[in-house]
Amino acid sequence: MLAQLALENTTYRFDKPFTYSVPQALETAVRPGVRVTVPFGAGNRTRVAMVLSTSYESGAGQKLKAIASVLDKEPLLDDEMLALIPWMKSRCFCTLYDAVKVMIPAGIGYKLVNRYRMNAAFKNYDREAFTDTAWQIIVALTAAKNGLTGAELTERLGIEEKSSDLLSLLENGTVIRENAASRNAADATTRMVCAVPDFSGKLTPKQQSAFDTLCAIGTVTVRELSYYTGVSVGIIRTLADKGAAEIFEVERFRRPKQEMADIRLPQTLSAEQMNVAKDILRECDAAEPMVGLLYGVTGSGKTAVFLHVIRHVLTVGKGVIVTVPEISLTPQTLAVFTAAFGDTVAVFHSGLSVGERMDEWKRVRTGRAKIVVGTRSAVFAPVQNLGLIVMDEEQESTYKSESTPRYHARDIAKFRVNYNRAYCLLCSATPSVESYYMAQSGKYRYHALHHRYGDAVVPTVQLVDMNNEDLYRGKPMISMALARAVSENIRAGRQSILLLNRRGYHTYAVCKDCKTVAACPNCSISMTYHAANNRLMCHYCGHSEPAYVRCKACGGELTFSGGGTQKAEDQLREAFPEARILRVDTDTTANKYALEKKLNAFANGEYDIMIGTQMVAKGLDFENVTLVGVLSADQSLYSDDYRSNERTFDLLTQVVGRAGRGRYRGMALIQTHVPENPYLHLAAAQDYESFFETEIRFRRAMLYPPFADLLQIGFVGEKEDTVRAAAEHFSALLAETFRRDYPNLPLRLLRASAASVSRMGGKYRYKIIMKYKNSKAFRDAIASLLGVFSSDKRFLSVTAYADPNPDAIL
DNA sequence: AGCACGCCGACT
DNA sequence: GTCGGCGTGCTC
Repeated sequence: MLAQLALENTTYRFDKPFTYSVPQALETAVRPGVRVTVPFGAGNRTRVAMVLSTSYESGAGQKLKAIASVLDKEPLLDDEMLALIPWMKSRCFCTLYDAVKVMIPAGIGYKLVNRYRMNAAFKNYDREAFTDTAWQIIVALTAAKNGLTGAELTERLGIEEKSSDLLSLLENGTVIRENAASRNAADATTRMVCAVPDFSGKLTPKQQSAFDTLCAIGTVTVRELSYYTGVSVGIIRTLADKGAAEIFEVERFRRPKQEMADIRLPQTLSAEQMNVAKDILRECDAAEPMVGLLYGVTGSGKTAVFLHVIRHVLTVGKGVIVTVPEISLTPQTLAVFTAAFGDTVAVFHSGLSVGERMDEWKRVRTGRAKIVVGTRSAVFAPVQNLGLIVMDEEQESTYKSESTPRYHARDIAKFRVNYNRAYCLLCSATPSVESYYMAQSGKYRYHALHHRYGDAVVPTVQLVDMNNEDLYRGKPMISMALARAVSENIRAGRQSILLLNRRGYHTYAVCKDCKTVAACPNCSISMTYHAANNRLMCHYCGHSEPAYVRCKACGGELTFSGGGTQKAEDQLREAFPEARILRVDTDTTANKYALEKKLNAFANGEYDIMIGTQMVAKGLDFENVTLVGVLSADQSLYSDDYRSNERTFDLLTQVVGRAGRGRYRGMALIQTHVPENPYLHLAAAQDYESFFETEIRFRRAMLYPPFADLLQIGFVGEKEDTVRAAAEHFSALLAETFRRDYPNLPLRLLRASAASVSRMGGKYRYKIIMKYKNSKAFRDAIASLLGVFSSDKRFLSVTAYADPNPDAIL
């Protein structure tokens, strides 16, 4: 019997299924989906691997090694997930095991630990024959009857596993190294720790390893991280002191049951909702896999519709996955589902401890839970007999993973829906241009809710021209109009939400007279001004030109704008000293519980104004909010990304939709320096269809998605020259390879250029962007080029990765 | 990424 | 004549 395996810790270059023979004694235990340990490489070091498939050929003729042990009693992955593994490798340019990792809960992981013990045959206790350190090791290991792990050696004697003394003892057979898989314990305490991802200071190797693990798992309890990484709690505290991590106290996550009381489920469906729900149900019942797009204006009650659909799918005995963007996975959201479906709901999110995650995963795998609610990675939930995947706010960028494996949850959902002949329902008030295009061209089923639920009316929206408007008491970021509206609202006892835009680092050039923004002649993307070299640069194609001061269209004077969001907040506080102001953003709310508390306080009327970044724009539902103000729409509009129009429209539509969800009519004010911009008017009018028509023309003309696929090749390294050289070399390699070997593949190669945040955490980043048509031939070509590149000795210090349809072009 | 194989310099 | 430097290539 033979087994094909995905090995852990391979690099992309030599990753592929490896074939091992299965010893007779393990033949019943080795099944697809279980993990095993195998000897690998010249040194036969033990590695964990996932069994992808088994076969009954004699391995004669091949020099195969044998599987050493089996780690799981039951398969962790079923045929569907096993089929998804190579699919992801080919599309996401990751290793097979990278795909495995994202499918199984972190806590179920084994890690391999080295254990050292004395050779039983060792007799030569001659102090003189050894160095001091070697002698220390001998003494310690002789005393410990079960030997010591590498971490224990380091802890007790300060001896690193790589120390030459230890290595020579191993070499001459005095000390024996064993390699065993040890299960990660999952016992929870209440002190949680999470990483500060963009931390860039110096860390010791131990701190670094703890930090890396932390970045990979998200949030864990302090004790678990300590166990997981073999690092003491003290080191984790140091990590927090250095600002690389945050430790916070958390009431243990309660299953949402307890909060059911104050949840009002959407009551009866309106006629419109009912019709849409019925149509979707009919499609769900078809035996064909399908994707549906549910478009519904803000406040139209999409949730009520998909709850209805879910209920139906459950009654026919099928399982359901509901994904929500990170920002809207609040206990409130969860409570809605628990209230509706009780114990059959399992929750997947980063606030769970490793143990809880594993428990929830098992509940799903065994079929005890039939619905999964969670963020991006919940699309991998081992739901049995999957019938429906609902993606709420499908346009959200959090559905795209920006670290390996770089998958988009929507693509995974489509794979699963095809495999299971199930239904995928994408929901949004502002669908992604790609999805809406698919719906228009008949590839997705289209469903629309045009009316707000109940009596609620779409708010009135007013654009405030910051060029002409009087400013409030000399505060350059607050117009008279906004100040007046806020004060009146406070006086009327109502609440306001103000949106600050955070992307301050991006500076663009805009003409004072005609309001034209300096854009790239090749890409029609606004260029970023770099003070360092006084040039305007396009981060798509690398085009760059000296910064000019006169507008190319009308000769007017250019101003350079952007930034200043901190100032905006200060001005607000000065402008409304009497108001009770709540600030909500990712910095001030490190964890979901703090956020929840704040939102509850706001809902209870303890504040007049809530100010915040994107977070305040999405998904919140407060009856008493009747005014929404956007301090400046401009940064988002002119961010250097082909999706900036879409993002702006989405953001503004969503935030405007926060106003007037209760009995009172809502109102929104959007401040801008470019009131002529068509996208602002479309957002103000909440006119998605017209927005789409405008945007799709731009996408078609410029060959952006959905008319082409984008692939980014990123390069990261310590030395800027080398990184740039690597990017340029790869770029040349690409051009040459495609000209020679694939002359028929459509491809537009844009020049290598520095990333817009070219220096992050002391590393330099460059990237190449390609517009192409996705195909197996193309992906294979890229994969082989990545292989060629990574074996180039000149660029050993540079890591290259491919990112399909990157969210932001950073 | 490891690890061995292999082919050149400075040591007993 | 041997120990050991790290360049090159493979990993079932």
